[in-house]
Amino acid sequence: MTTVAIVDDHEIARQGVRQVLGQDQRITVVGEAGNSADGIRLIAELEPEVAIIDIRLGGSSGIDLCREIRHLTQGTRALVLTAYDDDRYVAAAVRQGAGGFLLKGVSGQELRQAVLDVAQGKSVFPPTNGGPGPVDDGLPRVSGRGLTAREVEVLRLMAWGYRNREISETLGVSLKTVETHAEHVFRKLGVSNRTQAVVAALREERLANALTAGD
Amino acid sequence: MTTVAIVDDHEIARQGVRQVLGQDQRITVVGEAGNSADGIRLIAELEPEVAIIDIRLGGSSGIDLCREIRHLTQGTRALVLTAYDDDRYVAAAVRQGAGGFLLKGVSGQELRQAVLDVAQGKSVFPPTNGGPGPVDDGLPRVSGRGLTAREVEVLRLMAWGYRNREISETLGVSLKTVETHAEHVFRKLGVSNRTQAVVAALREERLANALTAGD
DNA sequence: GTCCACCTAGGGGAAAACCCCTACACCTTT
DNA sequence: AAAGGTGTAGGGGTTTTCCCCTAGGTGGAC
Repeated sequence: MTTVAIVDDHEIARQGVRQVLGQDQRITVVGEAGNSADGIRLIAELEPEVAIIDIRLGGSSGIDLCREIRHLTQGTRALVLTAYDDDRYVAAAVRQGAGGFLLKGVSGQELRQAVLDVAQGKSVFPPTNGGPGPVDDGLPRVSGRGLTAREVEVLRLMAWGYRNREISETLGVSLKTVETHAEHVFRKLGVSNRTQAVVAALREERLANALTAGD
Repeated sequence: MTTVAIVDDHEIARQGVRQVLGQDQRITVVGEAGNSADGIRLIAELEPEVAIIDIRLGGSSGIDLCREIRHLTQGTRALVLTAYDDDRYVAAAVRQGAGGFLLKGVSGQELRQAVLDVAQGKSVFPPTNGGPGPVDDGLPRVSGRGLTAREVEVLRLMAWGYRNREISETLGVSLKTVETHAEHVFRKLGVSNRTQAVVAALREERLANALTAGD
């Protein structure tokens, strides 16, 4: 019997997932949560085999929750289920240790199979997302899943709308150095331009505090 | 007994709605469809009292379906249920004769009540949607002069990290047109690049919702 | 000591963004 | 009819970003 927890801020979505999973006798939904904090408590307590997580959790990010889960329990694997058809999220999810990534447009059958697969240790990343290359190869725990201090600093200044020249003057380094940091940030976040990087960072609340603070 | 049809291209969403509505004895789901064409046939045949319709129906628009419904039957009223918190959708839905507009973030209770209300001829448009004023109040410098509908649209796509070329393809206009809109956005917001514009817009609650609405 | 991550910095080229300009076809309002 | 706002589109230029390289210095880890 595969145990599952559902974390989604939409009651309707939770009900839908619960209903779909209920159609397979091998799957039991042991709990559900509507936000990140409840999700953490739920998963820590019940340690389900699979945690189905929406990327958007009413302000906070399901991606962050993936990371929390990895630090929280041994047995629980995250299955990101979201409406965002975006490779950037796939990349981010993989880096945070997710075991799978599905769009909400999947069929019930696909979802059920994905849950069973993830519970067995398989990784589920449909070819429509990410493709075979960058997603499921060595990345998981090898390379830097986080940004370095300097990279975060550059990203924060990006989020203020600074251009690279201004960032370099602020930090007292050369333009080329900032460009290098920026490249690394983009690559680590799985994005292709600074606006995506800033939005991704804001969404993951990595920069939310820095932005609202009087810095 | 209130009869309901569900039109949504996501099976999971349909299951969720079905489940939520099933908790009220006064409501019966008489059918569901995964696309616009099936939805039309379904509604023409069964003439449910309420048709719950997602705005995005895999290519076609739920708004169009609202119009079809009005021409198709007498008794059926449309209840638009979507993740897009966008005044333009509300306005479009109203114009096409929808009886209600709800975000997918609503509680099951709210959804059930909305279905019953719409079936009784009431209109359900929560105050969180349809409020006046575009990107108008909230921040001191950013607001003031309002953006046009098209400019907001461009800004929203910017906030998704789209480049101008991608925006032009999405909107079906030329690159030059997008550049023009972008210039106007920057000038109106008092910023000098797209990252500043996006960050400023994100701090306006309205656009933040549009951004995170992804279903 | 060696390895590795990090910060630094540059070369170079392609692409994109930025910012001025004009222009015209629609609208609605006056 | 005239005026103003909006959406469309192009010309033409500068600036900035993006993305591929290489590479030296440092400090911690094995």
